[in-house]
Amino acid sequence: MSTPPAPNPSPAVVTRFAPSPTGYLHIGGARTALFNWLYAKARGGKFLLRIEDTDRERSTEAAVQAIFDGLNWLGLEADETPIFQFSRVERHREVVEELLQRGGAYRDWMTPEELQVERDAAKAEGRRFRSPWRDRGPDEAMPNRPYAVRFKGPLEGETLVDDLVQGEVRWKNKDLDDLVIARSDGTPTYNFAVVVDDHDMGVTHVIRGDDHLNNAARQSLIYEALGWAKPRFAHIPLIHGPDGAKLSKRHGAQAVGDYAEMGYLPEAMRNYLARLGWAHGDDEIFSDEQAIQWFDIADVGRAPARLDFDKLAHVNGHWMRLADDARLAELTVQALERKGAVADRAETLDRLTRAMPVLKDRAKTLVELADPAAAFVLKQRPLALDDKTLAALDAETRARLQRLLARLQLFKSWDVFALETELKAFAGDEGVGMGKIGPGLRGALAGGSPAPDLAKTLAALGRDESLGRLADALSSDA
RNA sequence: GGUCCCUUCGUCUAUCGGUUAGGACACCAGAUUUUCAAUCUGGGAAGAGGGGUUCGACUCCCCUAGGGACUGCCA
Repeated sequence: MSTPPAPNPSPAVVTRFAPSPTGYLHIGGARTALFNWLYAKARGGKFLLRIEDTDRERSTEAAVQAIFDGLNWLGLEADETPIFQFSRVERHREVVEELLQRGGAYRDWMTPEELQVERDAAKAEGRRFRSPWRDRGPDEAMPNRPYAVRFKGPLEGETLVDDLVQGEVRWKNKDLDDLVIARSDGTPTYNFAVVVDDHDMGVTHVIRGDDHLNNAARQSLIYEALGWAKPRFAHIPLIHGPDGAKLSKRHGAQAVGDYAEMGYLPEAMRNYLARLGWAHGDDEIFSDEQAIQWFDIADVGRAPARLDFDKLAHVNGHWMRLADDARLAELTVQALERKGAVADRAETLDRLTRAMPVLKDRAKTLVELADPAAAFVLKQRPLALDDKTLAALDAETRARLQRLLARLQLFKSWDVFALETELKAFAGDEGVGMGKIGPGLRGALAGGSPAPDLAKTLAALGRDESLGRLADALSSDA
């Protein structure tokens, strides 16, 4: 028998993110963590982290670190020290005993072979598998032989999960199996440990992937058998790849670390990920503060969303333009360093910082910023001039640029606006259009690399470097 | 096979019975132009199919089709 979830006795919201440390932090998991974090913040509650490491075979130290690193990068910090599930096995065993005593569970001595046979038979008959030990008396127990403990679920009635995202979902209890809650080695299984831990941690809202929706029914039954108040459940859809299939290796980037490496900013990832499957009217670009103010788990959609890298890049571009120049310069140096493209760190940082106001409008990711956008800034004098530039630098143009050089050497204010005015004035004095000046000057300053408007390029390079490059080009052989 | 979930432009979504079905990304065109971007303006683009309910369905119900999850002594 199931009753609707009891109203929460405690008004304070407690959410948790509970990944198992068997690999990197998946981008889908990151979004789950984000929703938990947002909901907790939105309600003035707490966001907790629990590492589900009860599978000793597959859990690794490196994976634990990857989860911490990923969440840290994303800026999703837990409000309390993370809990390792395995450290709570004693407590889990204790609750298993309690459930056994309450008659809510039973010992099962089936061998793997027997299990296989029974399960196949049940499947063939279209019914749920039930262990024969469910109905055997204590006199049939097999002392000195290891046993698993199974939950003794009701055979009749139905279980209702009033999900915050999926709505009311019902199961007939006869369709729910008696899941193993303790393995024959005494360790607890996931579905049981989760219930005990969520209860003990005071979790009020379980927000997780909808691959757990079926588990919610079984967990719900366990809560009832234990006489515990249930949390509210919210099962959010999984993220799919651009082709609509479940995110997998062939889609490439799955780990949040991949996104950091691709040059996305954490604030952009939060914005994009929040918007994936959730909306607040027509708002597309929003700050953390706005997201927290607007977020409600009930507004999350029920259909799986596909990852769209174009849109991610667009959102990232917005946040790059808003980001601090020194920070972007530092991150760009790091991106360059990963490619082994930094000789003099201090100088590179210095050049990038000065050019950043101009550069950041031109790139959508840090990687783009590092490579095409900033390439002209990082070149060393004297620049190698490409054929196109050489062709533009005919005798007439050289003479003209020589006059420009002389004029700029006397020019005081080296900011974009003033430089732009000065260039136009020069063109006017020369009695020619910018078309007669641009190509040669651009080539001299950028050496054939793509670069911004001329005034911006001059500003980005700085006075000394600009004049030096121009002088270099004019003294080069034709 | 069984149980459960999902289905609005190519993509992310708004709409919560009455709208010319809105926005964003992407795309196309134009503007700008000294390169490449960026930016601005405009444009094309959607309710899976079939039944109901209703004066009126994208919105509610049913069926079908198509996706997906689970069906472990994994989590």
